[in-house]
Amino acid sequence: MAYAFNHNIEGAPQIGELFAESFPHFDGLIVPFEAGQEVVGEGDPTESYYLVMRGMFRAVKFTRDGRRQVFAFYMPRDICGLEPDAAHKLTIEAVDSAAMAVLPRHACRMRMNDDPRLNAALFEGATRALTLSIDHMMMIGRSSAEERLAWFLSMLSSRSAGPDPLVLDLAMQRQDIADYLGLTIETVSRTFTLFRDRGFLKLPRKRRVEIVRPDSLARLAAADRDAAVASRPAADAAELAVAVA
Amino acid sequence: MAYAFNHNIEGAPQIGELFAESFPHFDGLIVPFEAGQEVVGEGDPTESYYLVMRGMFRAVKFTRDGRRQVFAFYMPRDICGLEPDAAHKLTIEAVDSAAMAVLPRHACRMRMNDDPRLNAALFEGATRALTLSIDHMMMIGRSSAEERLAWFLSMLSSRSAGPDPLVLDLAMQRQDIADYLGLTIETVSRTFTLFRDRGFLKLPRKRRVEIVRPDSLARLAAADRDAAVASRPAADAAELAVAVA
DNA sequence: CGGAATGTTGAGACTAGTCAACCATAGTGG
DNA sequence: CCACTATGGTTGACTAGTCTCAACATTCCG
Repeated sequence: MAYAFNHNIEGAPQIGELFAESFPHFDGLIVPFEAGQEVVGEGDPTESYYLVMRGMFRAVKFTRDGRRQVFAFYMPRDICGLEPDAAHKLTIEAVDSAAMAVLPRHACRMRMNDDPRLNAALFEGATRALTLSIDHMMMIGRSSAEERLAWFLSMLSSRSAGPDPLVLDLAMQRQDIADYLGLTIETVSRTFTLFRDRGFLKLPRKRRVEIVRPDSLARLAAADRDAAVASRPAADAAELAVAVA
Repeated sequence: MAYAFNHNIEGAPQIGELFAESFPHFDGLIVPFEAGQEVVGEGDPTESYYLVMRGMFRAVKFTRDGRRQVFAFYMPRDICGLEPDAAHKLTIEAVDSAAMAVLPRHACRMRMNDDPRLNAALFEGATRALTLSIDHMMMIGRSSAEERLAWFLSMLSSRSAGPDPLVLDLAMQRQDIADYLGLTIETVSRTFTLFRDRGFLKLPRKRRVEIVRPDSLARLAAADRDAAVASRPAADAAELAVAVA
């Protein structure tokens, strides 16, 4: 289950290093952002690609009548701003105190033609974002609230940079989670409470999640996915039964 | 509103021509498929990119317990199979009688390094698929059944290759539509009936849709989208209307 | 013509949404 | 140090929209 966007291919140089090689004053391109600050807004001209250096960003889309969908959360080494049209369709905002490398598109495209590694890295960024959105869409379209939150927490855990992947400090607030999962904050809140009451996790503080039974969450998260998994050895049918119980 | 995936950039050569230039025996790479036939399955090794030449394909993902999500419909000049991992996460199947050009990945990647136009075309394919999935996800996550079907029909109308974009012959069956929109076939069917009763469209046959009031559908379809449109200058609102008309 | 596949309609159940009240926490200023 | 307020989060009661299950209708095709 490839949750991670910033995939690490053995032997391949880090994407940050690639850009640093290609852009002599790379450090000068790094811009800090405050929590809530906008990097680009919907409708802005698409002038740059962005590489997350620190903290967390979100890509959101608003609607006339106030509905909101969070399309993705970006963490260090994720690339964003890969939109083909002249204007952005997504707004990118900092979730917490964070920093981005702002890479002028035109220069990037030129460098891509010269350096196959950079080309491959950007192409991989785009296609990986696409596969991430497959799971995201599957989840939004075909899963219950419980499955969605379990999937979300499993994903965060697997991408966690902290010392213990079972202890999560959520950078985003409930509204962001709800809009990422296609739910309301009330339903997210209720589902957190449900998980706590079942002993799946502890909530010492609002933004702190301690996962107690990662296996239970993982089963719930995978219940609606990974048909291919069924062909794997052993226990899957049994697991499924438990997941629903 | 960029529904079209196979966007036409003025002056740029068609993607098919680009590939024909790069692959001497391009015609030999074209493979026909029967309705329902699988091109690649989930878990298969990712060996090629695919360019739709004729007919329609769908990208689907199944789950253990039978749930199903249609991720995309592909029409002529769309590229698919752009997945970064070694194994496909999506199954690609022909919806009707159709044909694909099967382009070996390795050769493509080599050619991409030599020909910036081919590189740009493939990169554009990936990023455009990404932006399409933005609207798709927004729709699934935040829209009612009516809005979803209206959006779907508007999209089909704008991508229609037939003589009259207001007369649609649906290649896919109700189950495909339902799984694309994250609904059940019953809800899709009921919503079709609702639109017919309201006079939005006629249904002379099950698979034939004649759009009578494209504006009404477009309003429903856009209700949950394009917050920016409201504030952008004139021309865009007009474009919006035309896009669907 | 008969049968299978596909699509429609109806009744009732259930999940998640809505609206409203309440609680917790962190600042702020007297 | 303690109200006071603003923001974010939780809980409850009720509602609405979609799903489920079942019957029926239509279309397709041998």
